[in-house]
Amino acid sequence: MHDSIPILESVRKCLDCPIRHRAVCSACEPAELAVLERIKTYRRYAPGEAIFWAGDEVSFVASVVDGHATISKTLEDGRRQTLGLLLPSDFIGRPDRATAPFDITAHSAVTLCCFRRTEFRRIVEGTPRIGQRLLEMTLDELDAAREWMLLLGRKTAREKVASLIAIFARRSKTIGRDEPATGRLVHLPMTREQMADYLGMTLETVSRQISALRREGVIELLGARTLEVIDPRRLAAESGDV
Amino acid sequence: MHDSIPILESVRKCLDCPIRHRAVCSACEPAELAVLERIKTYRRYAPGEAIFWAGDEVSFVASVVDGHATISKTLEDGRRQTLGLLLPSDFIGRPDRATAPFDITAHSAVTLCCFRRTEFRRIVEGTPRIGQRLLEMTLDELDAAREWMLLLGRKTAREKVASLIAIFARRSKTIGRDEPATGRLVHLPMTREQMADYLGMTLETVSRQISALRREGVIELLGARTLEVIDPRRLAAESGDV
DNA sequence: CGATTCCTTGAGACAGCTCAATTTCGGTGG
DNA sequence: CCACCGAAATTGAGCTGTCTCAAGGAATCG
Repeated sequence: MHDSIPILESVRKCLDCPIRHRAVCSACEPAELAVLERIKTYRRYAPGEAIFWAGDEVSFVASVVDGHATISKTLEDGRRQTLGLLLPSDFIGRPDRATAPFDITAHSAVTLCCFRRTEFRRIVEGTPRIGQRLLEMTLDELDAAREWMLLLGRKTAREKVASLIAIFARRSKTIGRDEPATGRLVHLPMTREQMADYLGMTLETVSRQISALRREGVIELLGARTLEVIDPRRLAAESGDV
Repeated sequence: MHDSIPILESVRKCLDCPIRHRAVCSACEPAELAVLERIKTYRRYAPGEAIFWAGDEVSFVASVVDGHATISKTLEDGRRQTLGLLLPSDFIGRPDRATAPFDITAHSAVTLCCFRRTEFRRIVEGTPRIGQRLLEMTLDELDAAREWMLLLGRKTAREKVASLIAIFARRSKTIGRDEPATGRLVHLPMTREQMADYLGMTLETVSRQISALRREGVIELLGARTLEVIDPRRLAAESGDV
């Protein structure tokens, strides 16, 4: 929300980059990385800061290096829908479009690895690997968006909340950095309001559903933002997925 | 729903193809088209027939040449959500995935221009234009899916129905093939149930909202599947979009 | 022109929303 | 380290938009 100009950080070596193996550049060979390394710039955003607003002219595309952000859109009267999460290695922007279709907001402190849009487009033309990787990532995003459409259009409040908890549980299981292999401890990386925006419901209903899942012994709360999955099978059943 | 094997039609010249300028092959040069022409096959599907089911192994990718189809997913208990429409020139399938994530159903009689998946992938690698066009189309689809997420998650029944009518109205205005430039006559290309599946609501509520818009003088019904937009400005306002 | 599918309308139920009041959490400074 | 403060979360009560169940009417197609 501040008007601060993003700070340019000292540029990091691509070969040491934490998103080296998952980002749009992951299929590049060392020589190709060298090209990117020469022209990339870093930008940093504070938590809550807008990366850009729907309708803005955007001169760059970027990979999320660190932190997380959200894609969202808001109706006139303030109803907001989160349309996607942006985690490290995710790609922001379209090489072929100058106008942002949605709001992008830093959610934690965010670092982006940026390329001038027109320049990036030229590089993609000369480096098919990048285009292929971007296509693959975009197709994954599209599948994920459609999966979410099913949740938004057809799932009940209970199923929505259970689905989201199951997703966080799965993520913390596969990544499991902080927790020492407890396996079932799940950190909720958003407020109830942010969950509501993502699930297409109100924060009160999210809270009530979490409380109900606790009361019924499916989960246990350890503070408002940490929980333990007591009955994973039941949680999966409550999520409504096959 | 039949088990009929899709019929192979006589192969048409790419240069005469009705989707020549919009499909995934639209950026190809004559020499590149010749390669596609040699290996493409046509498949036809009857209205209501499944093109494939979620989870199916799919050996081909395809462009819709004629007719329309829908992408959808259904929960265990039968709740169905339509995730997208497939109109002529739209692309079906992923070069890099053998399993279908969603159901694809022919809605009218459908003709597909098909390529063996692995073969298509090889061609894309040698013909960057195709990959670039596919990326562009996929990014458009992703934007459209996200726009629809806003509708599913946050719009009221009234806004959903008005939005859909507005979309059909816009489409019939720009294409305007059948109607002789009446401008405001809109044909609804789906049943109330199909609209409900697309909008994430019940067919009864769709019907009630259409009746309400008629009663309030926003539209006029000429049969159940044709309507006239009496007050376009009001319709736009009711759709909730900016 | 008969049959089937599609559409409309009504009445009642209920899931999720709104408004409002506490309570708890988590970070910060004394 | 504790007390304090603002933000976040919980919970309640009542309302309302949408769904469910049901019946009748209209359109469409062989």
